[in-house]
Amino acid sequence: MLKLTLARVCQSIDRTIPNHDLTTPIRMTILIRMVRTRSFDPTTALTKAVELFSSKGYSETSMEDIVKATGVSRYGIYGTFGNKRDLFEQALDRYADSMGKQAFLRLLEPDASLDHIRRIFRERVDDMCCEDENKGCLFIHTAMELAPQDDDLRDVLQKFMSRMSKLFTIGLEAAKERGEVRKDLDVTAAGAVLTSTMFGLAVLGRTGFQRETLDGIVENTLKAMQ
Amino acid sequence: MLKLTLARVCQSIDRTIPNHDLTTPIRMTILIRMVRTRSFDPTTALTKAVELFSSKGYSETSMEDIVKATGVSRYGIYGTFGNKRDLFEQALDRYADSMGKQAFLRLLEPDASLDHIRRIFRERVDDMCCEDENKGCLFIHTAMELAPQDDDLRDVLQKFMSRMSKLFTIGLEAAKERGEVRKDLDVTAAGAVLTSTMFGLAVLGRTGFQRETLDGIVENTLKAMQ
DNA sequence: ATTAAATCAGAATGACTATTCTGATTATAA
DNA sequence: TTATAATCAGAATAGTCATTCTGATTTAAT
Repeated sequence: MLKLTLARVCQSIDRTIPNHDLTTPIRMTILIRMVRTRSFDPTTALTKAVELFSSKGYSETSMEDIVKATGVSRYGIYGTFGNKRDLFEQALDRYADSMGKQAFLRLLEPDASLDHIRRIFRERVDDMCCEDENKGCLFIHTAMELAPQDDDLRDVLQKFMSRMSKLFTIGLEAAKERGEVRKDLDVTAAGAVLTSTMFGLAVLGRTGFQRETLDGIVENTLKAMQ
Repeated sequence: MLKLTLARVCQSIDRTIPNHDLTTPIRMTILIRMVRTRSFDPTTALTKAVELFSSKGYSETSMEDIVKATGVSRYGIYGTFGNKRDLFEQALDRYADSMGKQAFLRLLEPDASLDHIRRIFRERVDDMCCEDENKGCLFIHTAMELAPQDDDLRDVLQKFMSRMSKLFTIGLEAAKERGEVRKDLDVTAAGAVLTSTMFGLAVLGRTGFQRETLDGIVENTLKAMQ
């Protein structure tokens, strides 16, 4: 991905025509040549950024933190990901993507059952409990810190959450066909309930409630659908 | 409330014994006399602070914001409430207190019913929907921004949430006696479920979901208990 | 080997923030 | 009325942060 910055263009002009005062027009031939490949892996750097943002949120995570954690220079971070807001958006995308792939997309499989849903919650609870490290949910950080001011991010977030509801609904529909859920359950409404529960759990986890408490909430929410 | 600051003591010394270099002991008579009453109302100032913190969270709310919104000088804010962290704690106390008085304590009344619970949720949804202004939940801001680092605030928050669960449980017990809730409902577990739902709703509201969506989640959560 | 641009570490910049300080103003007990 | 300390507006201070800039280093096509 070619990247020209004004600073670099000026640097080139300075080198080519020293002391140019920009009062006369310049004709330049721009030679583009691949010279050096990137020496760090943007994928692993983004993973680190996701971890940091998830744990501390947007404003408490400094670019300095990210530079230190990734081992990539400021120059590399800004050049690859843009500014902090842009980096955050990419981190959010990655977060949603990996969560979807790891967990939610399983609900699309034809043999999806209530146990699939249970397992998704269990994994998320593992990711959210603050017993040892301080983990957190990037969605909630986004909702609390950025969504009200940043229309684009809010739309992204809404889409993710709606998709989550829909996937829960599909999973519940499958569970209903297997007879694991009562016949008259409104699966659309129940999908939304599960989505809301997911975020409620994350808030409780962040407040230091133990895994057993969160598991109990999941179990009782699911039981109410049987 | 008498308040002596080191700065003010030095100021007094300077006035009494100018150019004192503090190498010789000082004997001072301190005369305490009520001279001027506070010219602003700490209660209304704290209310403003609660609004600001609820809407923008801790780190996005600057002391400057608070000075502007309250119309009280920096001196007054710091003198009355201490530093930002202290002010926040007092705001949190106030928030919890008013929420408890306005809503949750009704569940202790002997005629508490499912409709009481429904009404509490409705009021909270009103407070959380970001349709017009950007409102928010101070509990969640605390959980996300401060709880992992600040043990005291985390304990305060845990206590509030536990109390909320307990009050829901008491309300559900009463509703059960009235036959509004199924006999085999585990009211303790259900109290925790409702607490988690409360925070889930706040996150969805912050993400811009409409009131109807949130109301639907409440309705379906309650229906599952009937 | 040469060379030009990509990359790096870290300095520089500019903006913001919490908190303290200051000199002037104000309200009230004496 | 007078004296005094509380209060005020705003300056000063010290720290942090996002972002840009810089001079040196590194890389790979020529």
